[in-house]
Amino acid sequence: MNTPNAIERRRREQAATPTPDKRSRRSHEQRSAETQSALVEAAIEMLREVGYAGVTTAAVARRAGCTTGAMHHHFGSKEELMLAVLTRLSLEFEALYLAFKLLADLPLSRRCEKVVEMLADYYIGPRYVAVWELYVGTRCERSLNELCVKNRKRVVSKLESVWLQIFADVETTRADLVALLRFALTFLRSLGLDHTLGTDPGATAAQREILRATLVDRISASASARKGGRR
Amino acid sequence: MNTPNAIERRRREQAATPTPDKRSRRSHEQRSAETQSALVEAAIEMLREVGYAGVTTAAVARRAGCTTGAMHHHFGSKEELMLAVLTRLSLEFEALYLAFKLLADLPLSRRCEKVVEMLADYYIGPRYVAVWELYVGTRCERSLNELCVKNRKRVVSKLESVWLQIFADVETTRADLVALLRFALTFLRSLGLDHTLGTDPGATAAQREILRATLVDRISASASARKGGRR
DNA sequence: TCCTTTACATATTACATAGTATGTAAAATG
DNA sequence: CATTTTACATACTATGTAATATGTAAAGGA
Repeated sequence: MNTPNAIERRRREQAATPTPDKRSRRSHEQRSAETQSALVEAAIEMLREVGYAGVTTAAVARRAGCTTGAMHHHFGSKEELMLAVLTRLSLEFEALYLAFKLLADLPLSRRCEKVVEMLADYYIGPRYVAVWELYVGTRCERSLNELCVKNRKRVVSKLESVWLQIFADVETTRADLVALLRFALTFLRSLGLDHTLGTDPGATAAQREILRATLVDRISASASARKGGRR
Repeated sequence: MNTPNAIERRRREQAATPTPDKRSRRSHEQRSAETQSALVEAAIEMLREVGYAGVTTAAVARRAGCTTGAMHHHFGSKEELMLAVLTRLSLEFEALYLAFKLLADLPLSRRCEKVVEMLADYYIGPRYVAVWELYVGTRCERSLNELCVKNRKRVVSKLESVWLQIFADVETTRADLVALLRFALTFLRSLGLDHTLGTDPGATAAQREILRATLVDRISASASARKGGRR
């Protein structure tokens, strides 16, 4: 009762775009790309709203404006769809790294502030919950989970490298620097989940501020350790 | 093939305890209490290992050494079992509050250290993941989730009261004090999940230490604000 | 000791969901 | 324009799971 309506709606939407020909008569390549993208996006939204276990192929297809037939045509299995989701989410996160590097020549505390702010914005945003669900919600699906965990390690490891680059001028052991990043990430994970899934997103700001202050303090302290001669 | 063996094993175990009569011939009350407890405990373990969605009534029953028949006899539905789990876990956590209050007359920084240490130990422990799964993994089960969320609010709110009591001598606004607790809890949630579910529990210690230092610093700073006159 | 109640086990049902099989219309190709 | 290939939709199957229905042995009175 709902499904065909959604599909029809999508058809009309597509037909109604500026260049009707571009939509109503698309190449195979375009059709595929658009449908696949819609499926991945729908899956991400559902991961956020109902968690991995709550994601059904039928619901994803409906939300994407197609059917399970299309879904299986493009992805073969739910697992493959989730791998596509993993890829998209990873790329989005790694896109931040470029922005981080651009901050490298700000004064230290400002730089630290900015990086933490951008990280926090990401974790607070709607995408992170989906990432979390991929890593944790797939615990039962052995093979899928293994890939997610492996990917997570890769992404975090890369981020640690970038972090060390950005703060290369801070005079501490690399271990200390990395520990600080890990501390921030651990905190932000939970903050993000709470912000997106919890009942009062208003509580977020104060906690963010404490994190900001803590990191700036510690980074600055490390930096001045040599100069000031204390520690 | 596995089920009857497990049930027989449990029978033998029960028969093999010091006082055979106490086990082989138990009162109805005892039988009920023991079976219910075993079911709740099994459910908690499964919540940790496979998450809420992965918990099946059959698997819980098998692990508890009984069958789904017994499970439905005692709890009526999966939801009711989960409510029993919620109750047990809440009581366990709230038991900590008593211990916290005993610390109230330690010197400030030592007191703060101790409280954070005990909180961290709890979150790092095997129970917290189950709590988390109850709050987050039940998102789809409207009614159950609502109860879990309401309960969480109650428990956290109580903890905030206790926290304010313990640190009543610190000269700051209550809001600042509570913000500090929330910061710690947000961090510890994620740390606990990572420790229990993640691949390297070894990374936990360093992060704990950063939290400890941060809290002690901030609490001490608040306390000396009046005396020292700075801020 | 008989009878009732309780605490289970076993068998069955109803339902949701991932995946398959098949048909069809739209694009690509010659 | 004819033929093939692609991108889907629809219908169906297989499987797992919560819940129910029913049977049985153990406990608790009378």
